[in-house]
Amino acid sequence: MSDTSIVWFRQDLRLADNPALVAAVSSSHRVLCVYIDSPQEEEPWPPGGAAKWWLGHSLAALAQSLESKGGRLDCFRGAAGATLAQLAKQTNASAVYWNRRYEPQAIARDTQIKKDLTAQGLTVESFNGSLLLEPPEVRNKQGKPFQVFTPFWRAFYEALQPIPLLTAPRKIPCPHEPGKSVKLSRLGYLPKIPWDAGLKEMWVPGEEGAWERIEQWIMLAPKYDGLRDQTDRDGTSRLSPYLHFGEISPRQIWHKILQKFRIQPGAPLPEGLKVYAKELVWREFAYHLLFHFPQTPLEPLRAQYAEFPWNSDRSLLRAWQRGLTGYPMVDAGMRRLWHTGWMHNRVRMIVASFLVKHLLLPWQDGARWFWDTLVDADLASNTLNWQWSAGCGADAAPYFRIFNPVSQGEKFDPYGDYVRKWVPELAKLDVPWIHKPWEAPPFALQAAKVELGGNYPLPVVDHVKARNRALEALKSLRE
DNA sequence: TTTTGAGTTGTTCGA
DNA sequence: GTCGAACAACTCAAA
Repeated sequence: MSDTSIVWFRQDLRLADNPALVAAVSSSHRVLCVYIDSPQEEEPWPPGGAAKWWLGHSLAALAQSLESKGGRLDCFRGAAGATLAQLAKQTNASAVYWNRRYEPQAIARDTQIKKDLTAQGLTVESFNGSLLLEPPEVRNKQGKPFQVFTPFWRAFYEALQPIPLLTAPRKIPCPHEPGKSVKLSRLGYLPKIPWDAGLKEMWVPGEEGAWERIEQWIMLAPKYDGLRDQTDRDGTSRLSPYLHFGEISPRQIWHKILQKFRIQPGAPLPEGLKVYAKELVWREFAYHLLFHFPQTPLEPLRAQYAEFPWNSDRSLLRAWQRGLTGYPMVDAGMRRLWHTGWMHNRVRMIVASFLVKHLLLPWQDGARWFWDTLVDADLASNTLNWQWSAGCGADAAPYFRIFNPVSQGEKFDPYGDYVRKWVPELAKLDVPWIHKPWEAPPFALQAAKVELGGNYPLPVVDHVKARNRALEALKSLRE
C-alpha cells in the first residue's frame, strides 16, 4: 500500500464500475480525485455550450457523492500534464490512474502525459471504463478494422465476454487539499444568463440521474424495436448524455438488461432487447471507426465526397439551426434541440438528411451545430452519424435515401403532437395539414391563425426540386 | 485467388 | 390502396 494516489476524472463521472477509482482505492491509503479544465487541449472539439452545462452539473453531483464517502473532488485549470505532475509532487503521490479516452487529440495528449509522468518515477495506469470492447479488440479476419456494421456486430458479439462489474468503493479517504484548486463554480460551465430552463426541465445530470432514467425506461426495453421510432413517446432510452460523460457505463447497462429480464450471458436476446443492444454496439462501432480513421471528424471517410459541390448559403444554415425551414418536422426537431439539448433519434435523421440533401449544406456544418447544442455531443457518435446521413461514411446510407420530411412526419408523428409541442404557432392546425401547412386551404390556415411567410415560414426549398437536385449532385460525384 | 451475396433507419413510380 | 422494382458502389466474409 502506498500512501497517496491520484485519480484523474474525465468522461467517467461515476463511482460505481470505475476501474481507475477502484485501482486507486485498493492500492493506496488516500486518493486525490481531480478534474482538470483544459479546453485548449480539447481542440478542435472543446465542449460545446450544452455539454458544458451538463458537465457543470455532473461534476457537482460527483463532488457530492465523493463527499458522502469521505472524499473530495478537486478542480484545476490549465495544462493537464503539468497539473498532474505538480499535484503528485505536492501530495507526494506515487501513482496516477485514469480511464482511457479515444478521441485522436486525447490519445495524443494522454500518451505524452503517461510518458512524462512515468519518467518522473510515477506509476501510471489507464483502464477501459467506457466501452464494452476497446477498438483494437475487434478486428476482421485480415486483422483490419471493420467498415460495415453487421460483420462488426457479429465479431463483436462473439468476442464479448461477461465482464464483472466493479462496485463503488465504500470509503474514499482523501489527502489535504492541495493549493491552486479552483471552485467548481469558477470553471464557468454554467450559464450566466438563464438560457437553460428547458435543459433543467428535462434532465438530471449525474450518476444518480442515470439510474433514475434507466429504471424509468427499462420496462419498455423489450418493445424497443417498435417504440423507438415514435417521436412523441418516451421509447428511446435517453441514456446518451449519461453514457457520454460516463455517469453510467455500457457494461452496467448490459448487465442491468440481462439481470432484469433474466437472460443468461451468451444466450440469444429477444428481438426488442437485441435491437437496443445493437444500438449500444453502434456506439462501440463509432469509437472503432474514430480510433482507426482519426481524420473523420473533419474529412469524409469516402475521399471522393471531399469534391462534393456543397452549397455555402449561410442564411439557409441559419434557417435550419433556428427551426425556420418551413418543414414542421424539421423545425420541431431543431427547436427541441435548442430548448432541451437533445433530439429524438428518428428526428436527428430527418433533420440531418434535410441539411445535407435538401439544402446541400456540408455535413460538417451540421456536426458542428450538434456539437454545440447537444447535451450528449460525442465525437465518435456525432461523426459516424453525420457521415452516415451524408452517405460519405462507413456503412453509409445509400445516396438515394433522401428522407421526405412530410411523409416521415406523417409516419412517426401521426397526430402532429410532436410538431404542436415544439412549433406552437402551428398548434391549432388540423392533422391533415400539420406536416404540410402550405397545402392547407386558406380557411384552415386562418382558423389556426397561421400566416405562411408571416408567423411561420414558407418552405425554404421545394421537396421534389430539392430531391432531384441532390440526386443530380450525387450523380456528378460518381462520374 | 476469385466469386458471390448481403448489408440500420427510404422514396417514388407504375402495375 | 398495395406491391415490387429501381435507385450504386463498396466492404466483408463465406464458399
